[in-house]
Amino acid sequence: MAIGTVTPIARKRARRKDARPGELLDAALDLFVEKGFAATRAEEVAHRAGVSKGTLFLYFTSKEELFKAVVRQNISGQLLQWNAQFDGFAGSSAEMLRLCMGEWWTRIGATRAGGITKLMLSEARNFPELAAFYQEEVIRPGQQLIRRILQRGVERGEFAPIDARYGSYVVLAPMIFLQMWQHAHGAGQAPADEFRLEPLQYLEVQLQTILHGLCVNQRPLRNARGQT
Amino acid sequence: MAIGTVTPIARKRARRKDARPGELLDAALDLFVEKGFAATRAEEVAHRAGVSKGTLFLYFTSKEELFKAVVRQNISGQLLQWNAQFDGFAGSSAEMLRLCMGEWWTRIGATRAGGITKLMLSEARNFPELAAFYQEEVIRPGQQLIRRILQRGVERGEFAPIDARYGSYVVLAPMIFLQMWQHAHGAGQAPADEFRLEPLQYLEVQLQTILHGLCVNQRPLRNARGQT
DNA sequence: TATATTAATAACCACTCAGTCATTAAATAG
DNA sequence: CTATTTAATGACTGAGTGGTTATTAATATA
Repeated sequence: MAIGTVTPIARKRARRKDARPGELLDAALDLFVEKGFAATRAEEVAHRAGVSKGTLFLYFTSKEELFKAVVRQNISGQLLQWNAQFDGFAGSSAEMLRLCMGEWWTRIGATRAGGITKLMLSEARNFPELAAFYQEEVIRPGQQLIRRILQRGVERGEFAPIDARYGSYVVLAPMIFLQMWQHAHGAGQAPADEFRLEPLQYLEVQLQTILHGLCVNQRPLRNARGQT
Repeated sequence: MAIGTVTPIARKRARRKDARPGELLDAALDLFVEKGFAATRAEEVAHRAGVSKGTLFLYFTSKEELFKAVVRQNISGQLLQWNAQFDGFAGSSAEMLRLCMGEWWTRIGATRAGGITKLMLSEARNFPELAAFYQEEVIRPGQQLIRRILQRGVERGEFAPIDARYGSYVVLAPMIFLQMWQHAHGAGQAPADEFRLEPLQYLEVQLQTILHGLCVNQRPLRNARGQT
């Protein structure tokens, strides 16, 4: 309040039209992943991006539009890279499956964008339009890749025949569960040590079981897999 | 508004102290599963139960307490029955695992209460107290049961040794994923046929893979499972 | 019928939050 | 230096929402 208390270091009301949208999307991604769509307050997004709430609505017409922009920016390109890796793969199908899960984890699961999977499943009912978009854009290609690997394994005699419709979920379910589990526990309170997962160890155990099963005795010769 | 417009059929302000809590819990379960915890309004629960909002808070001190009561009524008891079924079980551990998954589905997964699993994973971060309650009340006993079955199988030589910490997730993950998937798609819009799951077929494929794995060739003799 | 008890209500309170708009000031042009 | 443009602001609105309480009326009792 004294005369001359100016802070020339951090200027207020800086005008940076070009940088604002990106910074707002960045802040919004963090908060949406952390708290979900409904629980994220527009003012908090703005504050984290260093602007006022009014500025947020200057660049995005509504909270829903902000959310769509976040999804578009962060999800679309990732799957393409992931998918392209397998076009010329020469190893065994078991190795292919391992690579699939490992690369998915490092490229998507472990990044900030990974939380969007949980967000979409959690709030799909409230945003059916976004849910449909996500399913087309993300889930379907991912499932397609897994189906390709399984089919390749069966054709090469490495895998036993498996139900075409439900087989892909054998791989999908553990991966999506990991995303849910990781992002279900807030950063604020650490979950009980008992429930904490080390992603790579978790994925390793899942992969080994998917490949070889729990049972010691050999696979029954009759086809016990539920083919229809 | 005319004189004498009495409706003696449905009495207003009926005093039914005994029936109210159950009816409120019933309405709350439906709405929590349908819309989530945060999005469910106390007044809507009351209205569906045929009382005013004030009456709701006459029987439950807060929305959170209402939710806890819903969980206790619909899940905790079921888990005990579920768990108790295995005390004198005499069959193979593979059959035990099948029974475990099947009974879990019919007792919990397929009931209205099944949606609570998805609700908790979705909103755990925003309601840490409820998350802790649910983890103690539901997740821990469920995981305990699965661990018991796996340990029994290993001790009897039916299952290969498996990581004690991560092994239970091999069974847990597909079951919880099924809950998420089922309840992610709103009743309003049917999901694409491609993504619809027939629960029993899904569980059958998962179980077969968990038991026997994908691979045709026999389990490697070295211990390939990630034990530490 | 008169009185006491208490289940049930509806108005009310304190508070949250998406979205608006008149005002302010940073940049730029003349 | 002055005028113009427009990026940025923050007070404000209006629609909610969890929870409270004074009042009402259904039932029991005598």
